[in-house]
Amino acid sequence: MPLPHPIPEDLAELVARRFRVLAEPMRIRLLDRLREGEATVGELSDALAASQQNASKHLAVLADAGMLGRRKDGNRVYYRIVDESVFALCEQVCDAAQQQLCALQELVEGVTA
Amino acid sequence: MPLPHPIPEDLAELVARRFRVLAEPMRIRLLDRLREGEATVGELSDALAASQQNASKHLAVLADAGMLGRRKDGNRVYYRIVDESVFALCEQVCDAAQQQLCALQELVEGVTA
DNA sequence: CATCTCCACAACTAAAGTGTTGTACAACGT
DNA sequence: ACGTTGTACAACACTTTAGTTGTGGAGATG
Repeated sequence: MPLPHPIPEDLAELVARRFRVLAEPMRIRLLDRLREGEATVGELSDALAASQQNASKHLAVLADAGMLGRRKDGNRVYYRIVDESVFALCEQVCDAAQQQLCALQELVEGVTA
Repeated sequence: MPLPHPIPEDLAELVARRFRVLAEPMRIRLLDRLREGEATVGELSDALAASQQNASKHLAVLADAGMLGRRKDGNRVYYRIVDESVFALCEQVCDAAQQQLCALQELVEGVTA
């Protein structure tokens, strides 16, 4: 689906807001950990060496953005990924970063050669 | 290219930092405007109703991230897109947002029906 | 040379976000 | 019934960031 051009201000804000959700390392790591399947807040905060409160807050952000789902089971709350598309985004970002690194390396080689 | 799992903290930070660059409406709009081709700081700040200084700062952020290129011609500085992949990212984000809206709409229809 | 235009840097203010601490509440086990 | 566990909320300090204002410097123009 092509983007409209010029992009309306509202849409620009919407897009930016979505990017902002992914603009925190802890949230990236939470998403990554959830690729293994749903997990509780405690499991996640343990796995990432984060405080329970901090993990909970970040999970809430991801859930509010519609990327995660919540499921309460007794005392615990299980979070799971509901928007698998975020991983495609992350991979694209990684690819772009890697391409940049390669370009830099070529430059360095060009200088030192 | 598949992402490593578990993701190293360093990579998580790198990815997050890259998302952060796109997490501002003004920068999204600057990128969008540059789809028409390279433009000077003045042209861009005029087109987006931004101050010259503000546009300049955001352009510097985008250029530092390797998304834009700079070209000086006499008195003016032309910026251009060098990393076309950012638009694929934006489109994916738009798609995800739209899918969410659709899901919400279906929910609403389900309630009101 | 004088002046004007275009751009970037620096300092400042205001706002937003992150992580911590303390706490409240619900569900579980004994 | 009581203490414990698991989660979320609120208040706080701290950091980061956006936007403005003021300014300096490079290049054009007269």
